[in-house]
Amino acid sequence: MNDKKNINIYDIAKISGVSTATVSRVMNNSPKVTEKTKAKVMAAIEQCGYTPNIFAQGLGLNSMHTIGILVPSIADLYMSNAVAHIEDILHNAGYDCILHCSGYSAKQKETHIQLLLNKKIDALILVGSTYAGSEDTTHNTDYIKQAAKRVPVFIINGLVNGDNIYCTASNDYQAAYDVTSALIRDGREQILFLTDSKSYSANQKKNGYLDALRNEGKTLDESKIIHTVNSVYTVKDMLTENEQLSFDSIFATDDAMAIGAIKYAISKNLHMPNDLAIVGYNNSTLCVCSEPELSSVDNKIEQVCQDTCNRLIEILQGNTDIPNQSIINCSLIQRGTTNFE
Amino acid sequence: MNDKKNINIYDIAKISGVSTATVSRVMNNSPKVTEKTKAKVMAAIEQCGYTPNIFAQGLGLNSMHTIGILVPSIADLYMSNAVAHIEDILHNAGYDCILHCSGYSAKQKETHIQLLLNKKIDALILVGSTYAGSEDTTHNTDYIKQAAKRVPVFIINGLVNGDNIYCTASNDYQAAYDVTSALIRDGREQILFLTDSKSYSANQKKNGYLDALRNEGKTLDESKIIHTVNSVYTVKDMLTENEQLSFDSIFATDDAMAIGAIKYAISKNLHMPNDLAIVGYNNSTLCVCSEPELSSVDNKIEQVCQDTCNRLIEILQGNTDIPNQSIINCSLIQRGTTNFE
DNA sequence: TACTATAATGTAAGCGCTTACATTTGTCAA
DNA sequence: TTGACAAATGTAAGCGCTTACATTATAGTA
Repeated sequence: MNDKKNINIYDIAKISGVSTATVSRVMNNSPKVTEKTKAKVMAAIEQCGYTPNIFAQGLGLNSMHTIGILVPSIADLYMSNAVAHIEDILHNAGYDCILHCSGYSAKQKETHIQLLLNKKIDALILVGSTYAGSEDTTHNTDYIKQAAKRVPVFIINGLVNGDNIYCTASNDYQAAYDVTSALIRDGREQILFLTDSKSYSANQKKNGYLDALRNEGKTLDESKIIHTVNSVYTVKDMLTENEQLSFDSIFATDDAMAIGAIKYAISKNLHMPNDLAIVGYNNSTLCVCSEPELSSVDNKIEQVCQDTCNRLIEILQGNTDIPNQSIINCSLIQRGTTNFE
Repeated sequence: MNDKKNINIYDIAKISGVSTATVSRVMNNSPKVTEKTKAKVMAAIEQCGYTPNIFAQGLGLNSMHTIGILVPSIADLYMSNAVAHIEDILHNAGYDCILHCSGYSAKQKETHIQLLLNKKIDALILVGSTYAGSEDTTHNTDYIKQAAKRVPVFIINGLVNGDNIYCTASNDYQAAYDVTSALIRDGREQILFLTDSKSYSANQKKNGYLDALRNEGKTLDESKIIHTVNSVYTVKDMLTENEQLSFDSIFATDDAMAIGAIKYAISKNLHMPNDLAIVGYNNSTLCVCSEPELSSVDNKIEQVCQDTCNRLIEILQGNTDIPNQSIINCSLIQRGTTNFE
């Protein structure tokens, strides 16, 4: 199989009648090569269809122009979108991406980061769901800090303080605050808050929700905060079965949950947005599938990815004065399930 | 940055008092090492946190246990799901995945395949949208055959004949045939066929649709075949604007298009499935977002991926008698937009 | 005990590139 | 024409592994 001898730099050197060093210089666009010899070498390269052996290259340079990307799950709509953007941007900048899907636990992430580091990646991008916040005392980010000793680490929608760690996040706190305020000013008294995880983002959203209630002088009712699974039917069933629950609006931290709420409303003949206002999160394709369509927070995934990649590229180019944190503001896209001014 | 000297196999050899060959053997679980020396070496490895340099390893082996995956777009629901499964399966089998998103053109794919090959991948997986069929005369698959000379190529939902090329596809012809037949037996006279691409799968679906019409003795009306974009609103608008179009059922080759059809029906106050039956394709999350929910063909993405990976692993293990083609049957998931027996 | 057969370990040659340093070639001024 | 200096090119030493082959230790047998 692999016994067919690939042509190497020595072959090219011999054919074009120069040394391997010169061939190498041509390959790497070194300025110190005559146009004439360069042409000779190029001709030989063309003729043989030569491509340098990446391993040998890496052995010398100890870098492969490769970025590791770790996501909990690529099947998740938000993350697949993020990866699509990241891959595109980085590829255009001359980097390759190695993708790993780890699952959500810190343990799994740690393992995968190790694997990624073994691949001699030049930088590491962690997408989403970095646990944080005082509630989660068991959480530790040591493995991330450890990784940052080897390569710069970029976290999307998470927050870890440390050397060589760069975070970019959508401003989920502000978005949640604004949505909640808007609901209150719209006259809503009982806002159900549906959340599906303890990720950094989820936490930010919850804090925004709580602070808005507080600042608008509302009393906080813990029973209005519901932890559930990010699935249409789980939410619909949950709402149907919990008859004692009372609410005039629902703010869900993901569109799928919000769609579940819409289906519940339809089944109960509740009119939206009058009887029930609903706001989702992520502004995904799902939003336009229902009738009425779902109002949702656009969390600017593309901008977040762009920002992350920009900084990554800068840093890999040696630029050192890059801020460690960056925040992108979101915006609410109103559709049929709300009716704010 | 990279000047921190990594510990290497020589260090471990020295510390544990053996030769590098023995260390290497321990690393690779060679059977011919005494438990005692193995323990010594392992201790040194643990102590130093040694991990082998992947480049040096690759240089010797000319393999990196890495599989290249090429998808046109990871933002596509179907493809991100496929990648999720593939990544999971292959990772459990000890392989790493390099992901490239190429876009849909053959030109782009060719470029990306080249890049992937340069990375010394052990095999290449191409997901979807391989053009095929007599209509597309400009199509050529030479670049795929070329790639197959270097590594085994696995195509998901595409068909290319050639040495070292292995195809796995869902049986889209049969599924489309069955759906169309079912619609006819359900009493539908005018079945609109919505399609968004000229991919191999799309072509299979169309053929299934056409053959079913033919076999059920229906006359074929070319105007019922509509090429459009896979977007909810494009389809809804298209249907709304084309008032001369007449139909009593719609078969869309992707769920998003079918959802567009549902929205059109709702806007026209058409009752589903009585006034209008609708069938989508892919059985994606979108199906349960609408009301009524969308009947859709489950094209068994997980099985297709599993089958592909199984064969890939077999082949990389040296097994040679692997069939070149494999087909997975689909099944229709009925929901609110159809009412077949 | 001496001699084999075998298992365990060691030696050293590659793998194909990059690059510091050495050498050669070319240019220009005196 | 020669010498000085710069530019272009060449030489060869790594980079850290794997593995064929050589060597040594171990066990088994007569």
